Formats: sequence, structure tokens, C-alpha cells
Amino acid sequence: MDTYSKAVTTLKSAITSAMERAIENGQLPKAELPGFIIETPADKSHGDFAANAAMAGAKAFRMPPFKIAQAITENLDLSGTMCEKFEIAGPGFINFFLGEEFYSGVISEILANPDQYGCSDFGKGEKVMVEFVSANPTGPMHMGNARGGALGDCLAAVLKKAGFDVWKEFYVNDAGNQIEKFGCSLEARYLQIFKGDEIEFPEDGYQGADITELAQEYADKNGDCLIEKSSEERKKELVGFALPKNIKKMQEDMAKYKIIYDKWFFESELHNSGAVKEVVDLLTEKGLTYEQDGAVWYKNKQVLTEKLLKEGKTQKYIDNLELKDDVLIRQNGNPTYFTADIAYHKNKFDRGFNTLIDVWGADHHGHVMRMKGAMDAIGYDGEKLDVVLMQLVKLVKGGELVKMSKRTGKAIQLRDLLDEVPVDSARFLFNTREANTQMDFDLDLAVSQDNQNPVYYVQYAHARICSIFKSLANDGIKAEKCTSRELALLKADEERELISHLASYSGEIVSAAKDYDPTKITRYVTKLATLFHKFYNACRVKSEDKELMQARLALCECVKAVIKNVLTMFNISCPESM
RNA sequence: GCGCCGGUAGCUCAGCUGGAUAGAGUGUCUGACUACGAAUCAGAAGGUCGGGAGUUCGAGUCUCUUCCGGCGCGCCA
Repeated sequence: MDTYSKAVTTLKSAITSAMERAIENGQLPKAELPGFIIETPADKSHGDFAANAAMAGAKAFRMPPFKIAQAITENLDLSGTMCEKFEIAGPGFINFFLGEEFYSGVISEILANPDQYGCSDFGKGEKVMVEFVSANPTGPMHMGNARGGALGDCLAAVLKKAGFDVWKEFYVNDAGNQIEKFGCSLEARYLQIFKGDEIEFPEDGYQGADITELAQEYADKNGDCLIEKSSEERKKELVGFALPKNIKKMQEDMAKYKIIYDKWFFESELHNSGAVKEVVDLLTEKGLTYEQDGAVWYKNKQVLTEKLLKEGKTQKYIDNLELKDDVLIRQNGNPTYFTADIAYHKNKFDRGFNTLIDVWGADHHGHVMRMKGAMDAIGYDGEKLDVVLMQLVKLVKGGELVKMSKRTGKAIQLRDLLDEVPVDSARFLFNTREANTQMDFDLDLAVSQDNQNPVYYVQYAHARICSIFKSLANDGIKAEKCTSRELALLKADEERELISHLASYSGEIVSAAKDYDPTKITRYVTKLATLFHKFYNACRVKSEDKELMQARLALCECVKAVIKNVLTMFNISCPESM
């Protein structure tokens, strides 16, 4: 267990036994012990930890909180905890102040194993799949994919650090309706090259310039050989030419974005293997399908109504949702996206993944409930499917909304972004805002290579520490292993606050993993940089006092290690000088 | 119409299962390099937590209601 958790748990049990003793003594009436929490006060003068046991127990003990706090503290034994003193404050908080043992313990713990620091067994090796981006291969990736990529990749990294066995996957929709549309669009552009505008472009086709370019590329290479062929053959040939190119581009873009997937999963595999059809059969066996208008339908309304009633929702609430059934197999015999998606998620569970995490755009939120319901319906646990919904990203430059790419005149692409913004910057900045909030991505900020940009602020702290070590090395001084007596010299407020923050790293990782929120960690490391810069300005490392200097060097080494630990985890570079 | 997400400082956002005087960054103003990197730090100013009601020792946080913004309710994905 890490030093911080140890400090909290030992303190908590000390308080619990104090309450038990107070009841035995008759200082507190016999009652069930109240649940209480140990929190870290925002205000430093309130100590390192605060317990609300006295206030939480006001009801159970039928006593004023302040009196309860007195009874508790009179029976409190701090030995075995890392706290050295306490006080009763405010309405009945008991505040605790950590002692030297804690501070030197944190530093020793980090230095013993800097790369592993922050790791825990919270996830217990559970197999988790994070599926993210999964953009359609019919066209270029956009800003939403950029955000999803950074969030998904860093979420996976956080989960891994928290002890999960993580697998990252990109689902390629290389089959189905949109590929058909892709083919029609390519065909129209191809024929237009030879026959001009007499060829009409399909109304719901993909309008992008990329389609025209792909058709042109094919024509340049192979000429008009497809004109005499049947439409079906023509589309097949064009898709066969264009799709692999698009997929390759996506893979290149992701690689440039430093996102490495464990697997690119192709939807077509599910169709070819019969897995999609299997899902329909499975649902039919369970009596959850019916035929109507030549299509096969899934009884979504029935499934979700039962599920929601079980969850305690009222019939009125359910009626208001106006639940509808879904088509599994279209009139034309083709399965819908939904059917393939059920098959895909079934496939994930069948591969042994315990928890499935999908990162989706918020415009898909209507799909979440029915997907979970469908998992239940085919005999899996829908609760094991978690969806992180991501709100829109607005690109802002010079305080104004950027809608179009100057180059293409179309929506800004991931490529445009990566051409302009350093990868470190993009990965960091997308992780400064929670998935659930609409986000303004400030282009000026992202390209700025100065103090405005939080990623440089953090990297600078790291480089600054490296620079201290270099400067001292020039004077023939190097860091030595400190004794706990030397580490106890770190008593300044700036030093202790910095160490406390270092100590909370593991807890922060677990909290980020629990909430599926990697943005907590960028905030954590930014705060760490801030506290370091404060320390740097307040406490000189180079010093005549050799013992204090060594203690401060140890602290610097810890900060350096944790910054590197975070940035490496997020695949962001961590330069020694900049 | 119904549902989901959001509304906190001029701007961008935090606020941990309800806790002490609501916090950062940025912008504005004022200071700090003859010293380990000033890509930094210190200080000031800036708020009816969208509005209203309720729950209790205590509400930015929970409940209800209302207003504003984004999104969703397809044989699209």
C-alpha cells in the first residue's frame, strides 16, 4: 500500500477505535457508529486531513458535534498513524497534521521505484477493452475523432496504471450501408470524369473532395476500363481501390498522433464469419424478433421496458420515452449497423473481456440504452458495457469560431490539426476538459510554444529540474541517498505541500480510473508543476547546508520522476532541456 | 412534445459518496533576475454558483419547478 493510503486508513481506524472507547467509557451514548470520511481540506491551515465523524454522528449520538469531537479526541491514540497532532475546529471537524514520518516515507517510496510509482492493483488484472475513435473509413477523420483519440488513449493508459489488463481497439466499419453509399459516390465521380455532368450525383452521397480525388486517382491509373462494366462490378472495383487507401490513411494519422491500437477490428469479419446472422438467430430463439414489412425487427421496446421497470422507473417515465423497436434485417436483406454492433460487442465479451468501454460522440447517446439492453437480451451483462460520451469540440482561433479548413473548404480534419499543432500539445489539451463538456479547442494556445500552453508549463518544470542537476554536476556535486533524518529537514510549507501532492498520485490515478476520466491526471500534473515552481522560487536547492541540499535534491528527483511518469504514461515527450 | 448533457470570475474551466471564507488558468493592474533556466514566482482586483422553491446542523453539490445553450428521438451510422 502506498504511503498516502496507509496514512488515511490508519487514521480512520484510530478514529473508529476512539469512538468505540468513548462509548465504553460512557462519554458517548450507545449507538451505531456513524459512517464518516477523511478528506484533505482545501485550506492548509485546516491540517492535512479532516474527519467529519463528529458531525456525521450528531444524529446517532444525539449530541452537538463539538461535544462528540471532544469525546472522540479524548480517547484518540495517534500512535501507529502518521499524524503527530490534531485539533477540533469549526463546527466539529477534527483536523490532523502529518508528521515527519509521512514526508520522508513518501520520498523514499518514490525513489525506490520511480517508474512504477502510482501503479496499484485497483483493477486486479481485469480484462478491459477500450474502443475509441472507430471513425468511418468512407472519409477523413475530424475534430471529434481527435478528441476521442486523445481521451481514449489516455484513459486506456490510466486504467493500465490502475491495474487493469487493457486492450485498445479501433472498429473499422468496412461493410454495410455506408460502404454502399461510398461506392455509389465513387462511381458517380468516376463516371463524371468521362461523361461530365450528365451523370447525376446521388442525393445522399458523400460530397467531400476526397471522393473526387480517389475517383480521379483510379481513372489516372486505370483509365475508363470500368465504363462498360456493370454498376455492381464498378462499385466493387472502386471500393476495393479506395477503401484500403482510406484505412491506411487513418492508420497513418493515428500513428502520427502516437496512438497504437492492439487491434484494428474489421466489421466485414463479422459478416463473413456469420456472426451477424448468429445474433439474429439468437434473438429469434429468445422470441425477441418478428417480421413486418419484409424486415426482421427486434423487440427493443419490450426489452427496455422490462429493464427500466426493474430499475424502478415509473411506467409514465417509460411511456414518455416513446421506445421503438429496431430493424435487424432490412427489407433488402442487409443487416443494419445495430445488428453488426451487437455482434461486435458479443464478440468482445466472447474474447474474454470483462468490461467494455466505448468512447462515443454524444450524438450517439440515443444508442447507449438499446445497446446495453441488447447485451442483456442475448444473455450478457449490459452493465459491463460502459459508454463514455464526448461532447462537441469547437475550434477557436483568435477568439473566433473556425468552421472550415482553408485548404479544403470543408470541416476541419484531424490531419489539418496535426499539421498545425504539435502532437504533445494536442494530446495534453484534449485531456484538460472532461469528455462530458462541450469544449473550445484554442488553436492559438495549442500552437503557442510558451508559458501560455500548459503542456510547456509542465515540461518546463521537468527541464528546470534537469538543469539543477546539471548545474550542480558542474560544481562536482551529485545527489546521494538521504537518511530519514536528512529528509526531515524538508519543513517549509512549500516543501511539505509539494510532498503531499506527490503522495496523492496513486489515489488520483484510481479516481481517474473509476470515473473513466484521464483529465484528472493532466490537472494533477499541472498542479504538481505549479507547486514545484513555487518551491523553486521559495527554497534554494544549491546551498551551503549540505544535508538540506541533499534533501532538496531528493525532493527534486521525486518531482522529476512523477512528471516523467505522467507524461510517459500519456505518450507525451518529456525533454530534459527545451 | 419527450429524453440526454451542460449553465460557477470578462474568457476557458475545476470543485472528490453534501462540509469550514466557492478555487485555478487566462486577461487587467502592481511588484521580483549581479542567485540552481523570468518558458518562473509574489500580490491586487474580479462571483446573486442561470432564476425560484424545498430537504437539514450545513446545498455549487440532493429533490421539484422554470429559463437558456448543445444533442438525440430513421429499414443513417
